[in-house]
Amino acid sequence: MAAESDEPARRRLSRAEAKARTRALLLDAAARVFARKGFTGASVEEIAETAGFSIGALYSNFGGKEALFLELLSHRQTDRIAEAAQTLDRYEPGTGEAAAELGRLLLDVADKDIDFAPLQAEFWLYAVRNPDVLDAMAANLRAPRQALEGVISTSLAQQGAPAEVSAEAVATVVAALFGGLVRQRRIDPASVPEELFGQALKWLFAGINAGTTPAATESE
Amino acid sequence: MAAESDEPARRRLSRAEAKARTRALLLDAAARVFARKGFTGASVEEIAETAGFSIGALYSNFGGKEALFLELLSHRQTDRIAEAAQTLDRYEPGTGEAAAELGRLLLDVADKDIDFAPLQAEFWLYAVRNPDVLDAMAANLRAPRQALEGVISTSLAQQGAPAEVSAEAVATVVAALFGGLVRQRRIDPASVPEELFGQALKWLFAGINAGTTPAATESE
DNA sequence: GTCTATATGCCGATAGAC
DNA sequence: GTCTATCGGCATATAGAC
Repeated sequence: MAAESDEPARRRLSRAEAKARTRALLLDAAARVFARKGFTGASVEEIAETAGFSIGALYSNFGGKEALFLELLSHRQTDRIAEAAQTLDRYEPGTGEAAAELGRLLLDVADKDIDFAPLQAEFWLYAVRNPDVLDAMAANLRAPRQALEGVISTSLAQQGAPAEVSAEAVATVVAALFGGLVRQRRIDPASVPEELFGQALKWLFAGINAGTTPAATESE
Repeated sequence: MAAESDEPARRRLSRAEAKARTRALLLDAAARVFARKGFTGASVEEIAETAGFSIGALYSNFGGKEALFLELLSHRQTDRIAEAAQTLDRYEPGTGEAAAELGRLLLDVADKDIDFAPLQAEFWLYAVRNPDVLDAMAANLRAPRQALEGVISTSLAQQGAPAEVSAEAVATVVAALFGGLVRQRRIDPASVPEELFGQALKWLFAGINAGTTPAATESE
């Protein structure tokens, strides 16, 4: 009673802050449960319990299971690709330092953040099966991809790469390779050693700078 | 009655052949439904109906939904990676012909065989979530990967690549890139043009042959 | 705003007819 | 060997107490 009327927005939590906290906890729990059980396999009961709330609280804060999932898909695309972009920005692509850092990042995503890749796969499957959200998914992937494109673009210029090499194309290749290697490492870790991602990027950038194209007939 | 006792195994279908045909039809239907609805989302009723049979026929031929799925996961891994290996075997990697053929293959898998990538994603998710089948999944991926490794190995030797370049590593990179690009194309087709896969392989092989490594300090 | 209790529907699996 | 009918269980979503 005492701390109710004289402290308008601080002192413990305001009602709005409490609600925001509940929402955040539910979103965290949802991310974990969706990653572990899949969208269809996850139950709202387990999500609510994991967050420490009841089913009623979930429905009070979100429209339902699908709304919760779509909120994650749209606003929780932290995408570790952005981290790769930052790493490539700090170190020069094609160097040993960048390769070592990217290897660390790959292991981090594949081995430590065990919910990341499965949740991403769930997002992808949902988008492929529901054309309505396909655009949202594409938009979410575009942001980190452009960050990657930016650092690659300046790097290509510095290294004197042929002008017709598109930074967007290289960024797409790097991102696809990253995702593919993360997934392969989850299935067969021995086949994807720590250095592989960095090594592949060394090859890639060396090949780009090696000339317009190895078969110099007139391919493009 | 007439065609029963005097034609032991031909004339229409024998009982064993009929059963084999039912199994095959159920497996085909299961692959489609699992790809479109996911493992949890798919119902045995829809699978049976898609195949043109009843729920009872499904249970008579398979242990249940999970057994059906695991049979697909283990024996239906046609894996288009093997096709990529064949293509690289016919044409020289790094050439324009190989690049064109691989571009065609990528579009074929991504655009035409619309159930392939989602089903593969379902397999991957199931394996990641069920450690018991993780080994089976790894084994299935290993076969086509080794086919790819074989053609890459001879190709590297012909092109005079540094001896310390591991064909297994290159094969893993190629396979991961292929899978990653297929997925990206399903989300944002414009970002993955037909030539991209072949172009990336040209860069990759050019980089491998460019020397031990661009940063020739003493990285490996 | 959060909880408990419940209504309604669907799914996997089985039993028994043919 | 295949089909129809059904049982038991669990999930989503809601209604009403606090």
